[in-house]
This record gives sequence, C-alpha cells and structure tokens, in this order.
Amino acid sequence: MDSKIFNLKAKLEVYKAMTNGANFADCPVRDVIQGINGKWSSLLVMALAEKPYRFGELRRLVPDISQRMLTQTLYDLQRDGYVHREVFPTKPPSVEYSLTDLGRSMFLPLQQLIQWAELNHDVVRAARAAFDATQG
Amino acid sequence: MDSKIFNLKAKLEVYKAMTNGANFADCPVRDVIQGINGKWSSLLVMALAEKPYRFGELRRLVPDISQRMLTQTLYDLQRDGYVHREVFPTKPPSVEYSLTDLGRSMFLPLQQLIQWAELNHDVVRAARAAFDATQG
DNA sequence: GTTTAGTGGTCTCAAAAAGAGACCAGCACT
DNA sequence: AGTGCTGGTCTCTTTTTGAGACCACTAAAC
Repeated sequence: MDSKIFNLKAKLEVYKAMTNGANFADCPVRDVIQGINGKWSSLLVMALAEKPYRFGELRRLVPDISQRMLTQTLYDLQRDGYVHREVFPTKPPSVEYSLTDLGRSMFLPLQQLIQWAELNHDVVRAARAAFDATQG
Repeated sequence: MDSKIFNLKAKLEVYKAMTNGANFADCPVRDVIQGINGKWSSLLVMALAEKPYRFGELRRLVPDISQRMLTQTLYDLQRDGYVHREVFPTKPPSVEYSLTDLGRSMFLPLQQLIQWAELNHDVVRAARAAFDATQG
C-alpha cells in the first residue's frame, strides 16, 4: 500500500522535474537556432559576412544551391532580420544582399563554430571513417 | 578589337577570382557544419551537455521529436564522434548516450551561439513580426 | 535586325527527408 | 492474464528539397 503510493509519488516527482526543469518543447531559443541552422543559412551568412553580394554572385559562389533554395533562404534570413535586401534600378534591375547589424552580431558566435569546424574537420572525418569501418 | 579582348580577359579574371578565392563548393567545413546543423542535432547535444541521458529520457525531454528521428540523429552524432552510446545489460536493456570529448569540445562554440540566441530571440521575433506585417 | 547572354526570380514535377503511428521481444509488476 | 516499460524498426503519408523549364526586359555581339 504505502509502497504503491510512494512509487506513484516518485514517478510524479521525476515527471515534474523533467517537464519543469529541462523540457525543450517550448524553449524560445529553438526557433531562432532553427533559422540559423538551415542547410544553406550559415553558408550564406558566412559569404555575406565578407561583403555584400548580388543574387547571381551568390549563386555562382555556392554552385550546388538551387535557385529556388537561394531565393527562399535569403527570404528567410531577411525575414529574421539578419539580411538586408536592396534593389538597384539598373537595367535589368540588380539586387544586393548584405548583413544587417543583427546579422553581423549573430555572425560573431557563428564564426566561433566555423573556426572549430575548420580546426576539427579532419578529426570528425576520421571518426566517421572509423565508425563506418566497424559498424558499416 | 582591343576592347573585346580586354573584356574577355576581365571576365576571366573575375571568374578565376570567384572560383579560386571563395568557392564554397568544396569547402571542408561544410559537411562538418551540416552534421551540427541538423534540425535536432544541436538540441540533443545541448541536452547531453548537461548530463548523459537514456533513449527514453531524451524522447520525453524533447517531446516533439519522433522516435525515428531521435534514433537517426543519435546515430549520426555517434558516427561523427560527438556522442558515445553504451548499452547496459539490465532487463530490459537500457541504452545511455553521453558526449565524448570531441562533443564537449564542439559544445563550447555551440554554446556561444545558443547564448546569442537566448539574448536576441526577442529581437529576431520582433524582426519577423515587422517583416510579416509589411511584406505578408 | 536578329541572335545571344545576363538580370532575378517563379512554376512545375520528381526525389528525398521527415513525421505519425503500428509493431516487436523480453521481462516485471499486478 | 493483462499492463507497462525498454529501445528500437517498418510502413505510410506529408513536407521539404532539388532539377530544370520558363519569364520579361535589356544590352551588346554579329
């Protein structure tokens, strides 16, 4: 009897601890990270951190992005405030994309991660190869 | 005549500058970043940075991940050397996931980015709202 | 004057990735 | 005998992505 109640209590404690303490479902950071996390987002931010680029330049700079995803990723980055889009009335009209202050601010920590990747990409590739060799 | 040749040369210069100087196609950093960039990867690394967790615990911790993607993301993280997987011969067998040294090393810059997101998520959300209001 | 190329996109259709949920064996507790 | 928990896998559907055609306009080449 007592043990039954105690078990139930213990389970509720654990549940509360989990849902209150460290539930990532409603974490406000998640959707921000998602915006940066897209397959092409960080790459384009990296490019624009160097200098502003035009649409076609970005397309040539990242040859394996489809025009469709380039449009959409730039749109999303603009929506989240990282990227500024400016149309120049040339003929034909040209469009320049550049980082905003928010974008440059975000690039600072992103750059840390990129640097880590530069320093450790051989370690990661070695781990991959070793894993594939044993676990196939 | 001369101008024609000059134009061609100039174009080739520009092309070479682009393809040699800053072509991201064969950048060794890209696939490493991709591994961290997955929708669930950073979230799981964040969780495991706190302490090791078992499969079911992670599933409850991140309620909106499907069991399928949890399995696969953990597999990928293990393959890249960020996560260690250990099976304990309990009944039924339990599986514990923990960060490796490489994983902890990678978490340091990742944490910088997460901190940025914590500090600026309201700015990003405001930008989004403003953008949607005007551009819908 | 007529082809040719470049501008920044959008549209459609196929392929890949992700989500939802059933199912599994084995054991403990009831 | 039924229920639940373990860590997954399998199948089916929906969403996301990729490949490529198309578009109007213009400038320059031929």
